[in-house]
Amino acid sequence: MATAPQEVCLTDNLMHFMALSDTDMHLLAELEQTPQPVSRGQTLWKAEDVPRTLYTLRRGWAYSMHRSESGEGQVLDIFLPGDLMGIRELTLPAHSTDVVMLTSGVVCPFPAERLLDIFQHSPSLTLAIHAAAARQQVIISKRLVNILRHDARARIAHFVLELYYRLKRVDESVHRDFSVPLLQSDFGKLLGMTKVHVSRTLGEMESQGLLRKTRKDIQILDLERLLEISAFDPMKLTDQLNPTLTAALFPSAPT
Amino acid sequence: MATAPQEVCLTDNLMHFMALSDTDMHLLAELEQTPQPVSRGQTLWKAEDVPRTLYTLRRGWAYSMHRSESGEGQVLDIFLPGDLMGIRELTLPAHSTDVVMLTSGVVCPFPAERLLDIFQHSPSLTLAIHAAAARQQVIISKRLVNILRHDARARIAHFVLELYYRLKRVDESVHRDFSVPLLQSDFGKLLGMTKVHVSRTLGEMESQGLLRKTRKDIQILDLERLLEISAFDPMKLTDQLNPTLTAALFPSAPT
DNA sequence: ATCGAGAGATAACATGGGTTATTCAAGGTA
DNA sequence: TACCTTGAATAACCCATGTTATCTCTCGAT
Repeated sequence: MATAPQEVCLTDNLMHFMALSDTDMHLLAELEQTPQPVSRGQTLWKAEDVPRTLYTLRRGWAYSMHRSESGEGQVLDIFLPGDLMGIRELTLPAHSTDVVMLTSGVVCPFPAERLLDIFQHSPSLTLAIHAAAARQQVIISKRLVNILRHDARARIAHFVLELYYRLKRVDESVHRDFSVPLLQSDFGKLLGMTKVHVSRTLGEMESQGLLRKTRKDIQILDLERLLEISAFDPMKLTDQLNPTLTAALFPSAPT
Repeated sequence: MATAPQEVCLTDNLMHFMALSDTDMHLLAELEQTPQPVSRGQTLWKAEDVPRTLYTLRRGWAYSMHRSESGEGQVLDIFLPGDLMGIRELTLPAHSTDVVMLTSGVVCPFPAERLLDIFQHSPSLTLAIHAAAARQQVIISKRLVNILRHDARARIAHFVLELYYRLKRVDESVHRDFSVPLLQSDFGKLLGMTKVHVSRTLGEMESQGLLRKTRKDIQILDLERLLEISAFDPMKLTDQLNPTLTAALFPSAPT
């Protein structure tokens, strides 16, 4: 077990799928000039707020949740270190979810207008940010497809693999036993089932030798079978940019 | 009944939430220079294809669907006239869904690199395109939240309202009785239920005076109650741009 | 008109997951 | 240490939805 959660910045994230020029790195670094510690449970924004500030998440986990009048809420996003938070709602007149820290951590807030500067000064960085936003959407779309077609066990398998591969992407040291600050009830809010059924299903999955979730972490016991029952697509490919665009962006560079 | 589906172009769509300069309109018009008729059932792209071409949909409906080895597929997007198709996967190395015409119609294909030109020449249009992409994602996120928390009846209510408001946005003439080229099985693939249960539930909803779906169209019988049971958010607000950004973009203009 | 294929309706039955309640375990606090 | 709060496990029961199988209707093709 034991992941060493060193800090991850947005640059680390974007560099995964795109080469950045020095100018671009400099522009990005400006966004992350004001790291700010945040505590577990702290709210970064609430539904109905006008989006004014974007955040990069350097350390810790956060989630976004849609709260319904009828009491309970549904979780939409899980944000991990390196993620850019708020890009989806940047152009909307109001947020529709609350965003709350799941752990203590460090975020870098910056004003939304700053992105307009980037749009003006760097087409390649514009593309990189669009690519980051698209990848967040892909995660949600895959979760939707997964939920549309699978039962409780496969939903959990899929989501655990989502976390595993996303974490490994930004932190090579992540092991098959990794720390996860999510409760069973959070799983329920993410996957559309009650916490009672999450508990039942986790028990079943452990007895089947698939995975083990404790209060603080998750152990993947049988990666092969989890991939199989969830039909998870490891999306290694997602870490590459569309080659057509690469060619257009860097006409001189080799493919 | 009787909607008169005149053609809708991307400009009509983007203008809904953002003022466009003459230069911007000119750039957009260039994208739509090559209208091309397409027939019902025609495939625009398939999963695994490398994204090279984007399409604007000027007339007709299309859908994107994730096909699983195990036979059936799940529908992710419904595209309506005025929509930009392919923006989500623009930066990805491969498509993950098929896109197929639900009706005959007209599309305007243009090469993906063309968007890079736009990123270079017009920050405001860049923002508009980002806004359009974000709005498509909002639609999917709302559908996910809806599916996470609601039963079959509310899922159908929510989806019908989604269609109703999206259609009305681009075509004022849309009435509470509007044409919908979707089968009951399509509803199932969109909402995560079997066509048998869709049929049962539609029957129930008709007998409750909520709505009536025939082979070709849908009649909304009780808008109020549909809004209530689905907790649908009419997202009129979505047609406005974030005022913070508007102020930054057009510092001289009045709010 | 006739025919056939695909869409929708319906019914009987099976089951996954929701509901409610209770007990148990763990961690934080005085 | 003892206490208290919160999360997890478990059980009994019930209902919404899935499954399978006909049957009927509509519409397009000949």
